[in-house]
Amino acid sequence: MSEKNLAEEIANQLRRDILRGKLLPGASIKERDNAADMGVSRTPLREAIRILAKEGLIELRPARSPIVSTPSVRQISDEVEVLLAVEKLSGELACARATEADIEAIAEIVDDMAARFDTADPLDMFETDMSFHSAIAKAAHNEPLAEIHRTFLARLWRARFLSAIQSRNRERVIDHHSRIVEALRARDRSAVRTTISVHLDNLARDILDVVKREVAETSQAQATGTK
Amino acid sequence: MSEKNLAEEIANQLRRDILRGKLLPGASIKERDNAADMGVSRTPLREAIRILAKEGLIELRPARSPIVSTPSVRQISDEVEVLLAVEKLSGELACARATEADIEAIAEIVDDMAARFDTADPLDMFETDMSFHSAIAKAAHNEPLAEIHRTFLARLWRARFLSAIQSRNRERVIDHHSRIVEALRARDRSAVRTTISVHLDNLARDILDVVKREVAETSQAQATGTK
DNA sequence: CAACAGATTTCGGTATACCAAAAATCGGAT
DNA sequence: ATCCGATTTTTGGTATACCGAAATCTGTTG
Repeated sequence: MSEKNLAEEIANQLRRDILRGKLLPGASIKERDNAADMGVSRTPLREAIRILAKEGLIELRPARSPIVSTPSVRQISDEVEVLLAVEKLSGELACARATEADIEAIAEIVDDMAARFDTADPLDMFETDMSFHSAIAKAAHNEPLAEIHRTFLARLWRARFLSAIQSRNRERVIDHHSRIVEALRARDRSAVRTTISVHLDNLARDILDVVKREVAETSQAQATGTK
Repeated sequence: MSEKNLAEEIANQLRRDILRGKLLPGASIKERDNAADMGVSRTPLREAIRILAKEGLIELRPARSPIVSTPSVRQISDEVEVLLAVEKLSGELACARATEADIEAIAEIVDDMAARFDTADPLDMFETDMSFHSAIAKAAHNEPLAEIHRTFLARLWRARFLSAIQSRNRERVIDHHSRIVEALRARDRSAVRTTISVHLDNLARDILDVVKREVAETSQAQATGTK
């Protein structure tokens, strides 16, 4: 990876641990302990924590250890709403600004995904899916917008992952992706907006289903445990 | 102000200095010097710098002093594009979610602005204008979205300010604001989107005009100075 | 046994000290 | 006088030390 400063490297490490589920929501990140574990001092670790806090992956609490965010259904729903809007806008902008190479790169991702349809394991498939969406954000050629996209993709990573590995709508996903690429090739703004909307509305529903179920299970487990 | 931790307080102070033009674009923020000036140590100042960097007001350079951002026209144009989309979305969401109190608060701001039309000084007027837009973002009841709105409002603060104090379109602004409130009261999504679009498209044009002019003047001044 | 108060520990906030890399400066050689 | 290189200085990055507030533990008391 080879980042320039320690803090970012630590942030990357922690981010991965959070996204991969190694650090579960609610886990506390103590400055001293984690710094000792990773063999660095508190200063850069502290900085890394702030970075992730700004990204929304960690929650800062006054006079308490920071914890891995435990987003409510409402929060996730809000975040999905933003992500959806960002991707729609990206798609529209991409119609006007994407280079041919940009679009070909996107198309290639879809082809790749389709080709590996039955062989690929869910995690591979998932990462390819993510890269498809990132590629669209990139093709809009608006850096601040792409930055927002990255942030919200990260915040929703876990939820999307949980959703992706269990919903078996892979055909539908590939079909949607193909339609989006088609619309991009035609540089048809309204078609892009529509196809992306359809795709993401489905995604939003799946994500919220999974999250709601998880919340229900958690509170049930707590109830049994308490009793 | 009374914030909880020093770093945020420092960040607020620096942010004000930047937005008010006390620290001009390109000015360097040295950790040691500024820390000494403000009577604090480097640690919290450093943290404050990172906060402002994430907000886009300061640029971090590897192995160099951070400097106050000197956004290119392109960057500003990209940011305006994002702000525009965020406000449109906020307006639409507000139609569905704003409480009556939210809408009344917005309407009050417009009335206030209209009442002080000829007396108020430009800076007051400007801040009222900003609060109008913030109120809409708030009325959408989507915290992550509001956060983005705050960030981009801050990034564009200086440019908007420069634009506001010289363009004498106050009547037009108040008219636009009134129409937006009207649409919100009717909870008419498409009307809100349209009215906000019209308003912000004008704003975007004004801002870009001012920025382009500033860039032109700067490079001209440099040319004369160099000779 | 419960409850409260004081002692102790834990932990984040802040200050300071040290280091390495990069920039600027200055002196000598051409 | 100029250009190149060594040295000094500047500056951000990192480590560590200290502090105070808050949480937790504990012993005593009603």
